[in-house]
Amino acid sequence: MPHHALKLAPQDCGDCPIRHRAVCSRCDGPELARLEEMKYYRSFEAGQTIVWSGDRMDFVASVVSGIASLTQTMEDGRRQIVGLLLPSDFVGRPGRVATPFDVTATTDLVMCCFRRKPFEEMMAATPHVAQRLLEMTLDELDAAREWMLLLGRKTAREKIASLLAILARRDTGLKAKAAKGAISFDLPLTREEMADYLGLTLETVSRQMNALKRDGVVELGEKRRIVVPNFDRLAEETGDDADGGFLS
Amino acid sequence: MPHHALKLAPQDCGDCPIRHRAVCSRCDGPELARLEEMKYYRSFEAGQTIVWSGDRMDFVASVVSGIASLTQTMEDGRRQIVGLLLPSDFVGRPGRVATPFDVTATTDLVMCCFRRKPFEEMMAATPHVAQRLLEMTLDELDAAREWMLLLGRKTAREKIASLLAILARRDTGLKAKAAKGAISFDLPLTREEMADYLGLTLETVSRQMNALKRDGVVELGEKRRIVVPNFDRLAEETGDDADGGFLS
DNA sequence: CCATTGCCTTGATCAGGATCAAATGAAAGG
DNA sequence: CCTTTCATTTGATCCTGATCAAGGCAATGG
Repeated sequence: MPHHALKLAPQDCGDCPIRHRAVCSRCDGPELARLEEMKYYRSFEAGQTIVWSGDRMDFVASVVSGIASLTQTMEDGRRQIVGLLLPSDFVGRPGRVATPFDVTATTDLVMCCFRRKPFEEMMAATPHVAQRLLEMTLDELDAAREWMLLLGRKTAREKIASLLAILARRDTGLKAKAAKGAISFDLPLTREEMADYLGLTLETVSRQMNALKRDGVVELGEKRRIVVPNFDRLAEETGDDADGGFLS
Repeated sequence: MPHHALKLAPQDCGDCPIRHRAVCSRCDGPELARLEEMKYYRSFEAGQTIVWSGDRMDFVASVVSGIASLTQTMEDGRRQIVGLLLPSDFVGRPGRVATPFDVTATTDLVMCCFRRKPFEEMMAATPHVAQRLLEMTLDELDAAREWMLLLGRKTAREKIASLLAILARRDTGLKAKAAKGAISFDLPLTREEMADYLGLTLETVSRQMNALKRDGVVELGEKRRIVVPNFDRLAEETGDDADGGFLS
């Protein structure tokens, strides 16, 4: 039970790190002011459960920092992570009080929570939140469908490579043509979590990680550090076609 | 190239079969009138491709009758169906002209198409379409995440049973406590399509279908007819917990 | 310092589903 | 009627990833 510093997060939307990407990104001054009034921060330690599947959830929220995961568990214990929530991602569903999935803090986590009632009223009154939420939800739906291809058709090696490529791409700002040099980042997931996300066992994850290492695709540093000497090489291992398909 | 009867579909929103569930379900009189002006019907034969992944799509649409599927294909031919679009489901994405997936008519299909430009203008001007679309998209996202559990963690038998249960539930209006008697419906998918949806091979699908038949869970009638003598029995085979989890 | 715990690796074996190959059945057309 | 085509079934074999079982390693705490 560690004693956190009590400063939980930025209190002012003005200097919020996710201000430009989150559900509030389209809001103007008065709307932001209204959100400020209904918001509060909560932080969670790695491993903590935020809500259980089926439970009542009286708030909706944005992830400010850290990673949360959406998990589904079968009676006999088989588990599947059905979504990773990264900073600026939205949690909860306006109009539904119960979540269909467990929501868990995968790393230490700070969320910006909005009381459900006023948030829903605001969505009904002004369009900007709903517009942005629609856009974000459509993006997540596309991502979920890409994950369905991974789960249904990719080999273990391709699954691992795909996950690493996604994390690498995100942890460096390389949206456009890859930075030439080596990329490195910290894995935010244990082998077991990777397995539950990829539909594998943790042993298979371990073996395939080491296979990629042996083949020079990645280097495994100390303490979950991953180095990708050549991103294109990693991308080839994902099974996806070349560029990754840019759309608009 | 069969010559269809030229009456393609209901021309009047008033007697449209999907009026109460589709993206237009919240619209009032004037809004409907506006939609009538921008809409047109198109029909497709089973097997036809509606749009290819990456292609420009100048309309968005609702499925009126029949089934369409969203498909992703890897370079070496591995395929995954990432969504089945049933009557009232929405196709296309406001704000994006390119689709990330192939859209194909799985059965003969009628769609109610809206020209993109006026549709987007209408979404910006009045809230009802966007509200309903958000709700539908959130539902689809939940469904996609449930499918991720199926793809990642269920056995072949559970996958087949889950698919049959979904089709059975939908093809009879048994929302609430199951009708006691036998349920029957026509499979709208070939073995290969089932395989591509479930992340299996068609041989495995065939074998597991016959295994379920041998075990008395389903009867396979003539011409893709499926009879489910006891729905609860089928539900037990899906691996999901009891009721299927009702939320609100 | 040693014991514990959590995470990861490695090895041996197994099995579920894939793959390869044929045969059967049913519908459509000449 | 026969041929063709497409969907499905069935069989034999293979292989990827699961399962079972230890063991290593680093951090933590007594």
